[in-house]
Amino acid sequence: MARRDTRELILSTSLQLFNGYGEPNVTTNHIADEADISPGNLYYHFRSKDDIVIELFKRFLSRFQPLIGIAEDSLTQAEDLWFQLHLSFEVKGEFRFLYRNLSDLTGRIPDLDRAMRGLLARERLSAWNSLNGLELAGVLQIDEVQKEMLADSILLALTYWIPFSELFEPGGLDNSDAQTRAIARVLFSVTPHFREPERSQFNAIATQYLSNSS
Amino acid sequence: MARRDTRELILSTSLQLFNGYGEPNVTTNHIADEADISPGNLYYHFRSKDDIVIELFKRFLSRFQPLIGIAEDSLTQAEDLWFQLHLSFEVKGEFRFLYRNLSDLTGRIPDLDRAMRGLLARERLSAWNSLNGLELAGVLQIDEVQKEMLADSILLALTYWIPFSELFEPGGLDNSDAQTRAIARVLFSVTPHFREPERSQFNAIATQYLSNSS
DNA sequence: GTCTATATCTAGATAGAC
DNA sequence: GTCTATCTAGATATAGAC
Repeated sequence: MARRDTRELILSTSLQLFNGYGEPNVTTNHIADEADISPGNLYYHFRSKDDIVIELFKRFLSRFQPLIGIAEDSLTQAEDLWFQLHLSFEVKGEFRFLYRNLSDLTGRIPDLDRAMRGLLARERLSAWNSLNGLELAGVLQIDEVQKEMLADSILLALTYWIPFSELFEPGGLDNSDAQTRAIARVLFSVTPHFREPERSQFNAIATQYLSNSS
Repeated sequence: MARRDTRELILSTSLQLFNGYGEPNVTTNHIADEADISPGNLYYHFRSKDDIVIELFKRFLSRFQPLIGIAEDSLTQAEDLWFQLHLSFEVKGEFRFLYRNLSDLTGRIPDLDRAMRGLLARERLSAWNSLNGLELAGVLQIDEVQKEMLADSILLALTYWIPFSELFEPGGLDNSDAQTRAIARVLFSVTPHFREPERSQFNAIATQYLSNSS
């Protein structure tokens, strides 16, 4: 098999196993076994298990990064925000093992720690930009202190809703209803700060999405 | 040393190390070493490492459980809610290793999984009861769907704010300013649903707490 | 109750033949 | 590039003397 193919096979197999069983519970032998290659071969393509994790994180970054860049030109449309959140959850779901063991992975792998801190900072900025855009558009009424805190709350939700949901339902946000509800909860944390009539409009839209899904 | 003393020493040493380095990174040998006893002695007092975790969880439960019971008789006073949240964060902080590796611990230890699920369910009910009390008192204006979602959001925050804060500042909520801000963010997710004048009053109180701390 | 010594197992990782 | 065989380290846990 070509060099590149086996490498890709190892990566996709690892991702699947990590997501399914949690990264700490998946050994390099499991990966090799599942990919139908030898343990030695795996270590021909990757220096270490952490190397696989890092490469998967890079793949995640290249998919996720574009999604939080667009927020700069303020998203004032409810549908746009909804759509952006939906894409974000989708991509994070594909790499959910990263969020399930966030503390341990960053504690163990310095490179990942730096990269993840940077990502979280940019994601927070993206959330703040969205709030700011809504404020400038006159839709959002909120003081500076609360805007900062709301940005933190949103970041917390975006970071931990996947493992949180997995505590209750196995598979977590694979269930697309659960995902829709997760997004709705994020949006409903913002709409109370809207002035009328946008508040009611926005709530109505969110409620409609909700009823369509369940 | 008396049987009971050594057992307690193992528990307190374990708790300290688990909180400091994360449970997966602390071995039974580390614990024995730090407690100045032999590894064999540790296993005289505990069947397994998981047994230590379970016992620590029981201690946590006995401290935490009373805090979420009192919410039944509706807490309509801002100061009461603030105080209750403060106590909750305090106790969780003392056992923060449980929340740092929640998924892995529950995935590995069935007894803990059951107990933690039950606890989360009761904690959510407690949050819901508080919201309901505020609604019955006429302070909170919110529809049923949003009330359910808000309860979920609060539970998420109460569950993950400790590991979340540790991502940014080592020690996390040991820093009491960070803890105060975390509580403020939870409260600020509720106050937007208040009617006036309670909304302004409540926000003013929270803002005052904030400025006193930082 | 506590120790030392050790068994057992499993993980990540390497060596060298093909 | 891939395999088989193996090394090494470190973790949980046990045995048996004191």
